[in-house]
Amino acid sequence: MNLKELATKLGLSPTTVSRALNGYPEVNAETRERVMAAAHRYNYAPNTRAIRLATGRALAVGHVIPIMTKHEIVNPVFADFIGETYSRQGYDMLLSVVPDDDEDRTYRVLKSRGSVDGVIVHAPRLNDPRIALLTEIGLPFVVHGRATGTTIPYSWLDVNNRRAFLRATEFLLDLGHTRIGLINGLEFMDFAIRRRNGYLEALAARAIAPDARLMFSDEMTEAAGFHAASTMIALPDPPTAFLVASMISGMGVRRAVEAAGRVVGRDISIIIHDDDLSYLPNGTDVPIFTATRSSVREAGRMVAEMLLDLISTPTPAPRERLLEAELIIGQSTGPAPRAVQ
Amino acid sequence: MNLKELATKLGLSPTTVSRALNGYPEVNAETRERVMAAAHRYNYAPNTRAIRLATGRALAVGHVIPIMTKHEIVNPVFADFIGETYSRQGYDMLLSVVPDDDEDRTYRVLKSRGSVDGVIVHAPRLNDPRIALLTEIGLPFVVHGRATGTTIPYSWLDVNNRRAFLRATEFLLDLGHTRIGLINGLEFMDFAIRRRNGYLEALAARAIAPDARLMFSDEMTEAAGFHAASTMIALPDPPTAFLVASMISGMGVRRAVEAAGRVVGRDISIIIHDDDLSYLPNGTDVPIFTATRSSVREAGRMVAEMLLDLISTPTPAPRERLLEAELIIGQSTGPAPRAVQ
DNA sequence: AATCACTCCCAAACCGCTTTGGATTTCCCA
DNA sequence: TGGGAAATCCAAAGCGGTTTGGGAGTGATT
Repeated sequence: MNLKELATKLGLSPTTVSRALNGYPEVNAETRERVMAAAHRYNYAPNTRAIRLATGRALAVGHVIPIMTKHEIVNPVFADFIGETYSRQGYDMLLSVVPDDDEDRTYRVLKSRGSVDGVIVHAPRLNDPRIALLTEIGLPFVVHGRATGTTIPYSWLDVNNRRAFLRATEFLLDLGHTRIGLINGLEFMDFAIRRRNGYLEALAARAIAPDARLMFSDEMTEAAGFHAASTMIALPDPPTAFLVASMISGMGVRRAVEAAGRVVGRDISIIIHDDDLSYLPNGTDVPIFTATRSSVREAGRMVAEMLLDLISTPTPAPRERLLEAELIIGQSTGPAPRAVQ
Repeated sequence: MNLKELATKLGLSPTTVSRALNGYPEVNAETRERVMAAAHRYNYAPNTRAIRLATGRALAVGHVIPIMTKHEIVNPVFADFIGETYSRQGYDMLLSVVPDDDEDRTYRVLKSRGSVDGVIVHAPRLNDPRIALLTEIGLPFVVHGRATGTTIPYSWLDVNNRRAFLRATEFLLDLGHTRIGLINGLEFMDFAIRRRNGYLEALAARAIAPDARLMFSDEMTEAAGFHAASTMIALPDPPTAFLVASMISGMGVRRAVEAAGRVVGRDISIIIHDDDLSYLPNGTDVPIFTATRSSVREAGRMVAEMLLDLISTPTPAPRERLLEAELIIGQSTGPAPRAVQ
């Protein structure tokens, strides 16, 4: 059943039926009722392909998931990212996974084929070239995160990663820890840079000199967390606490602590960053790890709304939004052990 | 730059240009060259919206990620699922996350609006109603997994979960373990049912009676794994080995073992199922966990190909494909301890 | 009664491509 | 040398909606 058939059945022109269904004012209320009823009765659903062509809009937003050619790891956070925000407004969500050396082409094609009305930029890096590119080709976008080093204005939503790790470090310092290991994500990722800055800032505020041997940067996997923590624990002057970039790394860190015969939360404290992913909950009742927490799900909803807003506004001014992370106390932290101190 | 403009610039009709670009035979080789060159030079990319409308194809496949209203957990495996299979053939990948009580409508709308040419069915359940629905509305689909209880023929690709867990159980039995705890996923999920069957079959073959207290079924989270393992370890006659549904649950199980002051691989063995997700590698050089392994990435690629094949074939016969899991020996298993035996 | 402003509806153009049904030219062979 | 096949190309008709530019009817205003 298409528009024309429905119109014929109603004895109306396609024009009127289209207007009736789309809420235009120049149609009699009574007629509109009739049309609506018939549409419902015949189970009429407009063909999206036709709408897209006629309106020149794609009614879709793209999520381009970069995959680092060097580190073949897919960032899975977007799995929780997809809400009903899009579908509620009639938008589709398009996914493409692209090697980072081919991003340029991907975005250009997305634009010139008219596949999407806008994109979400995931996993921004230091001086991320995508921001200039997208601005240049005129494809609306919102960055989930920020890109240090970029000068052009752009829309973004980010967690205050610096302050989150600043607070976490302060919390550990307050507990008496002075040797705190940082097990960070890859430090060409923007969030990782900011987290390190927060960590360093907190140390500096207490006049504690940073120790390069206590700062690791790697993929956020269990094995990498294990390796980093094991290495640091083996130092002559090992840390009494770890600040860890993710839930999964944190599990590796815990394994390292236990493998060394130490007890988490008593001998060695751990704070992780928790994205509050649905499939990776930090405990059910009481948190397993003390954590800086910020819901990716929430952020995803907001970013999606920002983008749709940007797309529908004729002259979009960049929108910016900084979320604060909570500091959640769990079972993995405690006062610095006397003996070590 | 669109087709018409390009045609004008070349002094040709849109018809010819279209045919030249799409490889139709009724165009002079020389002309084709010229057209190709010009298309490249002017950076021409055909408007997908127009193609879709003209051809009546959506050039897109849908992935509907069910979200259980009772358990709000998004299955993140599809993150690794998305390959270049689609883009190579000019297809887009559409994602929708849908509460399971609204699936019916979602698929119907997908069909009637013509948003997709086919769908991948994720996370099939016992007697999954989606298979009958999709067959009825005539939307091509391939199931990633299988749905026990369904009688109509349909296309699927699955891992031999039964045999994987059968072999894993046998392996533990061979090591002398006789009390083996099963920490399974939710048992309305098809794969979980099959895994339990494999486990039971192996026990039966050695005339070991299953013990209900050694069989848990829950969400595959760290906390659930921890809880299940802790409970079993506290039994008067605790298991000496665990068979665990996932990497993440496995981490919870390990935490439980260590919290009980036992050593993994010496006092208590653990075998997990490893989907070989890029963001959740089971160690780097040597596997952390002994595991039944089967790459979701690989499976995803194959399922995608099956679906595209199904879409392009006029009279599709159901395709079926069963993959075997490898049994990977890692550091988490060892002979059953004498004392307990 | 003529003018004007609304209200409500429609015909037709358009979005940018594919595809059908020729038309024209060239080639080959009887 | 004429006629049919083959090779090339084109005009025009869709695909299924939206949107522009009226047109007819109704009431109120002058």
